[in-house]
Amino acid sequence: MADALIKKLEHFVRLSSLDKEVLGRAAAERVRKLRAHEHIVLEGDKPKVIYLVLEGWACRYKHLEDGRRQIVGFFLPGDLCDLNIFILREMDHSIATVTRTMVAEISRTTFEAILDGHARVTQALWWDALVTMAIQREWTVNLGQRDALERVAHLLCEIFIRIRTAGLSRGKSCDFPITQAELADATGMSTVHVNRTLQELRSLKLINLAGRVLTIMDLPRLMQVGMFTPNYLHLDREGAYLDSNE
Amino acid sequence: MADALIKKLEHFVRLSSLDKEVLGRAAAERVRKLRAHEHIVLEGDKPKVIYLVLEGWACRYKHLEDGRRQIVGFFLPGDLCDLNIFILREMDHSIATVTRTMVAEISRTTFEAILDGHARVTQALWWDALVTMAIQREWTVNLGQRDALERVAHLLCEIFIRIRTAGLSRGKSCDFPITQAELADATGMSTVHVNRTLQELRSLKLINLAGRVLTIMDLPRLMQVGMFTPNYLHLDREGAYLDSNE
DNA sequence: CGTCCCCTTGAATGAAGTCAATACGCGTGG
DNA sequence: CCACGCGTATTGACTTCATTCAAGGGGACG
Repeated sequence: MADALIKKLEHFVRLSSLDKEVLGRAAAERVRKLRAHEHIVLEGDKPKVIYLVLEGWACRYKHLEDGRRQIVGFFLPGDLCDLNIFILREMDHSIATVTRTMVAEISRTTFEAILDGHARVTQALWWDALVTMAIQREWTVNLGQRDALERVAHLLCEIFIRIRTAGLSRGKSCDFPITQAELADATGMSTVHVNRTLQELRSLKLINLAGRVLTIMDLPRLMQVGMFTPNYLHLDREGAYLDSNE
Repeated sequence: MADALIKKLEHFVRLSSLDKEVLGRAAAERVRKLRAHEHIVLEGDKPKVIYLVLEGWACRYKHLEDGRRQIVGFFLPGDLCDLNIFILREMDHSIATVTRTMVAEISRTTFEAILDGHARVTQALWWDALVTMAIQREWTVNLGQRDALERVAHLLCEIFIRIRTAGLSRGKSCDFPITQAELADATGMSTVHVNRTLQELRSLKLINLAGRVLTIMDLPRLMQVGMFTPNYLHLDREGAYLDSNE
């Protein structure tokens, strides 16, 4: 159930089978199946549980009064929404599915039991939270400094690597189930310009994107174009000193 | 010492005098005075301590290879850098002072002692961390969706309110010690356009900005122009149920 | 009194947005 | 089986917002 999450966390620290079991149980506690483009939480809601995406894609977004929308992050399989979110009275953003999705709802008590009893898992969740923050900062840089081509290239690199980290890529390819309009909302560009930018990336022989599948023909060069440095994803098993030795 | 931090946290929960003493001691443990435009941590450094800004302004930023720079956040008095940052092997961004600054360095052991022994303070620090994330998301929205006028207006609102929350505003005014070039790095705009945008805000009689002092002549209207909604700062004493009753 | 930094201004250029029309692909229902 | 419809992708022409380049002004400080 929590395979993607476990696979991701093991890029930080090697977990024991008990650790994995604990995560697996938490992820199985209450599972919901959702259709595409269904909202999970709306701005203003009282946050009550922690969501873990098991399958499919979701996103965080904020609306401005006049209808403009910014997607501020994607949830890929294995991604958690903010830990301890229930401290806050109300959500300051919304979360919705992008595709058909399976999410686990983890209750506050379950979550706190993990924090209490499983130090290694707690550390791994902290690591994940810090990486999530780093991703958010990187998005800020992406929107603030990079032009259209760089911006899209960077986002594609990030998504591909995150998916690969969760063990869900196939060679140079991975699922890429979002529309150009959604890509536009995530990059702060117009759909027209997203379209033209994708065409440019295709004509540079860097990517292939059709039928909900992304293939990155030349990852090193795409990373160069997007000035993508993966350091902010902190994937080098930085917590190895905490490894389970079972 | 930690007045600004305490004042800020009390917008979430009322602290006991022991809570405050604990924070005050942590903030006095090791204090460094820094000049303006001095770096505190560089990308690639191993994070070892938690920084708390006591006086002055600092910022987080990232450089691209070609020299472009994005400021991804400001540290105002009372602001902490990421909790638990020492889990990570190396920093993925840099931190530098903007003005002359006093920072407290809080050691890992001190920090962990607080988390262990002082549940209410821990909750308040969590709240602060969640707000920091929300701010980062809001910056993403700001850069992605708002045009120049809206963007600058929004940033000014946010900074003013954060400063006021730390108890450091004076009526409609507050210190505003950053240059237009720094504002440009924070908003992803050119300095020239920042300049013109500020002039427009002045001519609309919304602000007054001169000699390192910002005066907001009409906050409601400035908020409207920037489509600023303060909900993401979560200032409504959301943790009141945890209040100390001493 | 000169220098440096910051702010300001104007004119030319450019990147991305808008508008509007068209094409494609796919599922549904006749 | 084909026609229709809808969401998504593509294209071209025009506009706009913001950048770039370049020059000038003003104040603080040695």
